Amino acid sequence: MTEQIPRIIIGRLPLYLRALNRLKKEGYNYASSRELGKLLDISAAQIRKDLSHFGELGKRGKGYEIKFLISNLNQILNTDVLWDMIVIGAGDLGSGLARYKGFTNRGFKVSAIFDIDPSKIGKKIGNLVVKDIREMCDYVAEKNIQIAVLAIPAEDAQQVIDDLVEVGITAILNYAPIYIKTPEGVQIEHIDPSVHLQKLSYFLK
Amino acid sequence: MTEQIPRIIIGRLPLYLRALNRLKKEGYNYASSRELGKLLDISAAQIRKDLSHFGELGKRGKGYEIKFLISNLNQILNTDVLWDMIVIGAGDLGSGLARYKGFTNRGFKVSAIFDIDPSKIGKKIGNLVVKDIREMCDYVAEKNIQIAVLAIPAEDAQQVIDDLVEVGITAILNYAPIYIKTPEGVQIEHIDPSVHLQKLSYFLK
DNA sequence: GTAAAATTGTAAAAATTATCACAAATACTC
DNA sequence: GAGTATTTGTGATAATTTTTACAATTTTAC
Repeated sequence: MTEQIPRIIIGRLPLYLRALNRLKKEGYNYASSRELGKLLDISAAQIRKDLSHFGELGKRGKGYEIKFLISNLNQILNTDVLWDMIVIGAGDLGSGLARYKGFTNRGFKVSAIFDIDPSKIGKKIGNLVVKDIREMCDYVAEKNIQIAVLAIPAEDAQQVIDDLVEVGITAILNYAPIYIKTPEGVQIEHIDPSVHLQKLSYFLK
Repeated sequence: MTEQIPRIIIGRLPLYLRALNRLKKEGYNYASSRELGKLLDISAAQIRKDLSHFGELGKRGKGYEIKFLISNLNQILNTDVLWDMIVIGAGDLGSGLARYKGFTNRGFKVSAIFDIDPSKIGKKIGNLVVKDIREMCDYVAEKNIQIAVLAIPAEDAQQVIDDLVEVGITAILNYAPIYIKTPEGVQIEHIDPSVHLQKLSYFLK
């Protein structure tokens, strides 16, 4: 695996994984690229080609053994361990993320949530207590946290990111509706529902 | 505009719009493709090429007049009007979306929220009251709603979508962690935070 | 008013991504 | 156990997307 895998391929692996886990739950043991493709609206050839970057994971004439492929994809994506994350911002979105049950079986766990607002600090959310954002940097450094989820207003995002990167954060999921600069080696993904809606509204009327 | 614009270009337009609105708010009147590109980490040439699909929107030697370009992008994306949307699911995520302040200045408005859980129906969220999901189809048909946001468990998603499409929904923002089939002409966008996190965790360690 | 600087719009080239098509291997049928 | 059907893995090909490079145009400086 010395070759550099294109990001666009990495981006599809979680979708494969999600579909495979569903099939496993439904009791299947094998899945062919054609079946997977149908489930995901992705061509069978593309799935095969994507997976081929990581070795010969399938079985000719039969397909892919689901458990085996899940295990491989989890190793590739580093989700065979549970990553501690912090959430910044305890508004509706941050609170929702902190309570969200869907992370743990995908490899992630919200380990702390921070806010700047004194009226929110100390409040209980699920089984977490909102911490003062001034404790954030120490927490990250001490606990060696690598992933941060940003659920704060756009205007505060860049400063918080700069602080987080300085104390060791290397992966950021950003819900603030703004593009944020990160140094090389720090990965960032953006989620902005309005952006998705605008992609949709283009096709309306 | 008879040519078919690639979806990947449409997907960047909301980002341009977001950046332009920010610049406008900061008091700027003109933006060059180079400046915009720096703000978005997109090459200046790509921005120019993307925009050129919709006419000659810039001014040589000067750049793009921000107000003019914003107005054009809003027309292209159909966000020069306010679209009524419905949210399905009044859990943490659905509630958060219903209360979210960031939609209206992007062209969208949550007009109703539905749930199947009797303990949630009737509850007040922001200035909305959670409606019974059995009223959903009538509501969509009556009010001519075109956009639905899905914030329900994966296992219920396909059925709800099928129902919604039948009564006229043509655009779906799906938060359920599952791929959903929609008939031709019905657009769908997916948001699954775990998928984004897994893209990030690939680069960790 | 002229020259230099800036910036767009866009053909052409390069790079990237997706599909095709088929040999190789395995599974299934009778 | 032979013959047919399936399915992978992958070179070759096709399609799409991005970048390059520059003429055309406008702005700015003096």
